[in-house]
Amino acid sequence: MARRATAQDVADLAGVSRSSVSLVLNGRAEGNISAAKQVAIIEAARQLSYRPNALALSLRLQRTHTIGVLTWPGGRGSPGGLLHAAWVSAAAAGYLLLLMDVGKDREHEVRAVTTLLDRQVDGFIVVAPELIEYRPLEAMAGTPTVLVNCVDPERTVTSIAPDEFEAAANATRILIELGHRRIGLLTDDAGTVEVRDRVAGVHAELATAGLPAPTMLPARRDIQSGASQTRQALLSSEPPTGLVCTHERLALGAVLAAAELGIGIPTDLSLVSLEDGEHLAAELVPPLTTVQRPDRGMADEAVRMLVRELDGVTGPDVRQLSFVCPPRQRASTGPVPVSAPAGRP
Amino acid sequence: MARRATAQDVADLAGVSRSSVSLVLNGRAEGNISAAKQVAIIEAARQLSYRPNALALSLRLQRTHTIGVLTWPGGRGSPGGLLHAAWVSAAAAGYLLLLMDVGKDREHEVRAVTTLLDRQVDGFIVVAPELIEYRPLEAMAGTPTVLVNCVDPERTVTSIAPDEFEAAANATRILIELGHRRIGLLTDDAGTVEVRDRVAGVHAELATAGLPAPTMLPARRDIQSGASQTRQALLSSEPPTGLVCTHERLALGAVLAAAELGIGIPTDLSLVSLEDGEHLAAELVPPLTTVQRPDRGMADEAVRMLVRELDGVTGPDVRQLSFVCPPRQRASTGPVPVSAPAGRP
DNA sequence: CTGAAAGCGCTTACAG
DNA sequence: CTGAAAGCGCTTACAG
Repeated sequence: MARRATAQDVADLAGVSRSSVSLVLNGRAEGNISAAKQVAIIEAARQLSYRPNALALSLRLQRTHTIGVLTWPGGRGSPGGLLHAAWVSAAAAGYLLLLMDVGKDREHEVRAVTTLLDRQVDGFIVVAPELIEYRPLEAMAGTPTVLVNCVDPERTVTSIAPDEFEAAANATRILIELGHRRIGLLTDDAGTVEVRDRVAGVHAELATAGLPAPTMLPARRDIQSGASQTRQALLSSEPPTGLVCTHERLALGAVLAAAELGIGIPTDLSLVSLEDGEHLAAELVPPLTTVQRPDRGMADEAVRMLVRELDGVTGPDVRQLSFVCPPRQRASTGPVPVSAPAGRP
Repeated sequence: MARRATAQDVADLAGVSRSSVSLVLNGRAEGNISAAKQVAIIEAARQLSYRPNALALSLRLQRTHTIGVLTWPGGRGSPGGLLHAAWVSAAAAGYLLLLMDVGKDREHEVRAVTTLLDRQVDGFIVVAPELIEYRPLEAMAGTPTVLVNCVDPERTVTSIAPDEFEAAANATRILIELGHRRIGLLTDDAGTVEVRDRVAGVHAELATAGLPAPTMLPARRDIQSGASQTRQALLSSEPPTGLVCTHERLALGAVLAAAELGIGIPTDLSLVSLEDGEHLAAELVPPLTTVQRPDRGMADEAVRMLVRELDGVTGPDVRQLSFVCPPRQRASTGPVPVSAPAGRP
């Protein structure tokens, strides 16, 4: 491993001083360095494959072009897609991500932030696998921060999150417009804001349409639980003709249960799911009609806002951005079956 | 945002020189600094919440304690689990990961490596979402490197990969020992080493047992394709009683197809899948018997080997490590159904 | 037009 | 026992 060439090496080879090398390589040669020397320097740099040491640069310029990312593995919905999107936008803006995979407990988080601060990150992005409330640590206070898929209840920092309420309402509307009246809500039973907003959205949309509240099918966020709740509902005296699922895994469980019972989708049962980054819905049999989470858009915007502040384009302006979740028609929804058992008990 | 305190600030507050601060804070005070000054320094550091600037440290010590990670989003099987495991081990060893999400094409990769080298990473880890052949770039040559879930055909660098052949053989053996004779192989039709090794493993195990080659069900690596291939096989005149699936999504497709057709698992059909980090198999209905990919173990070992070399404990020793994939009995496998149609055409 | 100097924040010999 | 100096690799005023 040949030692990396330094600016000094280039200067020596070109027969000039380090300062000249720096000026030329940074495009500030005009009216400062003679044409001949410029050529010599550029040639020497090329020959030595010179690249500036980013560490030294960061120390000198007091900017690392590094964004510290705080994230944690999801209960299920992993932040994978969001993280990838964030990485792409950051890289495009000349920033790298230093990832800290903090666990559930708060102590690790303090340590992670401290480590990141020691490394002089320019800013923070917090990426949650599912929408939650998140209070930034005190230690982050002096450093520009953007939250993604989580919100600060105190609103002291900028956050970017999907409009879960509207997403759920959109999903519900799809069923309503198709004529469905008996609608089930297969939902994660966790008490997070995410679930709360989604449930509220479904209820609100139904109420607006003058329809009764949905049949609640509370489940743990896993396939089996989704299947068993759906099975039970489908076997009841008055089964739903339309089902809203709050998470992809639950929807998968529902599909499984329907298949077992010989209940056709969408012929006998229409199904809409919210997407949570698991990339299951689009591939299912049949492909599921969903409301999508705009991962790319959210991550893009987060990086854009942060970088804008870091580059001094704007001062700090704290706001709470709500992203719309677009519906995505696929094959799991259709009109209410004429044969639908309409009997009342 | 109060400026971070530097060693100079601590020295000033304690009324000593920067050198003394450094010595005391690095535990080299013995016989060098008087007890009184030690106390003063420690107290001053505490009071100012002093933490050394990692950038300056890295520049001075010529070690960044940073590992550059090259990865890319999987076709399907994401490297998520491997990455998380690697992060945990690295953090435990005092290293941070600088992640580069290189895309499919090689040009981005060169850029990623260059950027990482500019940032003076101490070493590289390459994490592939699925087992492939990977040739390290020339630029990486001088820097310690470990490959995870990929192998260098030239064997110039250490690699850690699952033994896919054995994994597939293990999966097959489970079915054989249960008495299955008509075995199907639902496989990704990609031409990667991963698929090749798995197919070979199944064939070899069957041959060893004196059984005929498996019925091949080639599919694209998605749920739908898995379902349709399985449906077709199940509807054939001589359907398999046991099915080996090379990927979780395919297995999910198979489960879906079986459910549709009213074919019970494991009563009518036994199913074994290889796991690829999607975390679907364990949750399915029924939970699938699988052969697991030892993500934790591989990532651990990769970091351990790399750090050992970086810390100078061992010289560079290049080897190709093959990890065993342990079988995991769950509920999708059982004895051959007595009612199995045994007719020959 | 060009080079010497200062300084980003640290540690490690090296004088005293 | 303690402080001044050198140096990691860079850039940016500042003399000449």
